[in-house]
Amino acid sequence: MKHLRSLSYVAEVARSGSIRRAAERLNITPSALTRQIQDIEYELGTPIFERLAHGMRLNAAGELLVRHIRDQAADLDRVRSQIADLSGVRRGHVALACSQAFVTQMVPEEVEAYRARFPQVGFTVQVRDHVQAVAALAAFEADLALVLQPPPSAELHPLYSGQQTLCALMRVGHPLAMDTGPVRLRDCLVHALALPDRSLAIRHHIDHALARRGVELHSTVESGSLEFLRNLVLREDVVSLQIPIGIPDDPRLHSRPIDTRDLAPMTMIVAQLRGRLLSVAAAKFADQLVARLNRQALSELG
Amino acid sequence: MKHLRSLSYVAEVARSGSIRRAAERLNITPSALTRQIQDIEYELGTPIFERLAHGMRLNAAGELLVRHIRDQAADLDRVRSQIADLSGVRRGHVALACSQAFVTQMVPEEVEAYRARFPQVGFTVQVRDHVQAVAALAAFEADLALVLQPPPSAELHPLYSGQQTLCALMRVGHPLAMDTGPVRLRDCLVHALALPDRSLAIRHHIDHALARRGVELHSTVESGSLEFLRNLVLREDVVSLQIPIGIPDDPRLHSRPIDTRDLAPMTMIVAQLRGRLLSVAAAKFADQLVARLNRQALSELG
DNA sequence: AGCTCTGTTGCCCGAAACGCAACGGCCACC
DNA sequence: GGTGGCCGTTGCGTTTCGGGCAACAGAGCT
Repeated sequence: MKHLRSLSYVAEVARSGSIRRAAERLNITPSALTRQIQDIEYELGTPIFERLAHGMRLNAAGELLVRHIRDQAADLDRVRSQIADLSGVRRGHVALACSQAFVTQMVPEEVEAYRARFPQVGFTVQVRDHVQAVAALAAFEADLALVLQPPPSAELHPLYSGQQTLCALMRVGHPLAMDTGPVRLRDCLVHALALPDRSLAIRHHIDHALARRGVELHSTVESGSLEFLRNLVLREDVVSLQIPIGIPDDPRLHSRPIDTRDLAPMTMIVAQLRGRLLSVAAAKFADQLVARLNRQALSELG
Repeated sequence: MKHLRSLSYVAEVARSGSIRRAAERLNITPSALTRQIQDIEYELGTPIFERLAHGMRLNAAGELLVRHIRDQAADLDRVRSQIADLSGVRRGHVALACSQAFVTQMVPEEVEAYRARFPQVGFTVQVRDHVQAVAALAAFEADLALVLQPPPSAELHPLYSGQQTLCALMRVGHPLAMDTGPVRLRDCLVHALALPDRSLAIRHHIDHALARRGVELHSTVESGSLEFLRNLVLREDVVSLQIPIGIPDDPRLHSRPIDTRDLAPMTMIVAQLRGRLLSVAAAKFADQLVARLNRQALSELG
């Protein structure tokens, strides 16, 4: 909206750390930008930036102002979304930060289902680890986060919380694929392992559990890409560890849950930033997501 | 602030109910205003006003937008106030809606004390009954309300709540002024009464209590002005009923609490609008007010 | 010293906001 | 059933404001 053009300039200068870089991103000249900043500082009666040799940095007043600007912009989005909803067709945008494990099946399915109902709603899906996901929420870069093992944070407001039991993943034909029930971890460790690396929460969870009982882990292959690990599993008799919700339906793949005596289930949550009102589109998508997870948890019990 | 000029136009048209009246209040021409409204409606992709023969009225989308505009303006005030506070001197403004009983002594005292510490802070004090006070909060015309017998309202967020025992008020020399302890209501009813009229919560409280026990009330003088009643009490041997906090220190006046078996104490609260963040100035004034009331309640117990 | 990065300023232009005057519609009152 | 008053709206001229261009001043680095 037009009226917060000048305020968004402030936010961009704060982001970029310099007038010239911000001006470039905003497609205006540094001179125009400098004047806008000066006008606002004059109106407030106080500077909001420190002028350093290598750029601009927010001072305390600026921090307060920028926070207000971001809040304000997010709230306006929400209002526009509500207004659009009044006219019947839902428009809007949903920004989701999620762990890698969910982009294989769950998120695409849910986005597709949602967009089938509301084609006018756009999506931004970013893959982030659990720490980055919280940061994305706090920076208003994401409306919702869908992550494993959420870090304890007061800014996080859970909309759903559930358990995911880690599964041993192997190809059909692998010795472990003979059975379908739970498998003990020690039975996995005798095979070659293809594990997520330490950039993923799954690995931290595994390492933590093994460290407590002094078991040594020597993985044959490590990767930050779950998709790569699955593709490797299809080609060799290696065993990977992944969460069931991230394992695609593939007749060539077989998975068995790890006995919970060996590995505690991981926590999985849908969350938003505490204190923030979601747009209609984001709120309804969260509803859909939570409904699916509840339905799924129910069917797994039954 | 400049950037919400066009938005404040919308709010003013909503308030005034017509472009021409709003234009006059804003010191611009109707043509300029009409264009601004059209621009905003174009940006939103939907009208926000119904055009009636006798003016403009908000539609549903407009209601949402205007609420956002008011929220946003109030939040900006709060941020400006916080920023001003950073520089040491506190600036800002406090808008208070209070019952008539408090303008005699308490509010002027507190405003004076506050302004002695922070001369740059301005005040707006409006006298409102308990219903109007809540309305003033909801319309963002007041930051704080100080009222008796608050109506139950989900929008009201109490910052302090206490009891005020009604007092019989008479001049020194009046037969009832011989004693200082509690007085029974029936002892008052034998004298000529000068009571608040039904525009004041005190009267509703009295009527309610008397109706329950079938006592008939015949007041000699009624008035909507507590100050007038006090001046009358000074000139005649009449008895008035007022709350102690509203009775000025005057050696010619004598007051005795009504026995609580006859009249339950009235509730008195300091409140803000639920969900709203107060400016620094208003928050600190509320703190001061609450501190005084707590101190006072404590000393009355001791 | 010189080079490069920063923010800032003077001057000019184009777009956006505004004021003035006039137009067309609706309602009430005569 | 005119008719006056109030309403929102529009065409046009004027002013104001945002923006681009080029040049300048200061700080850090080589």
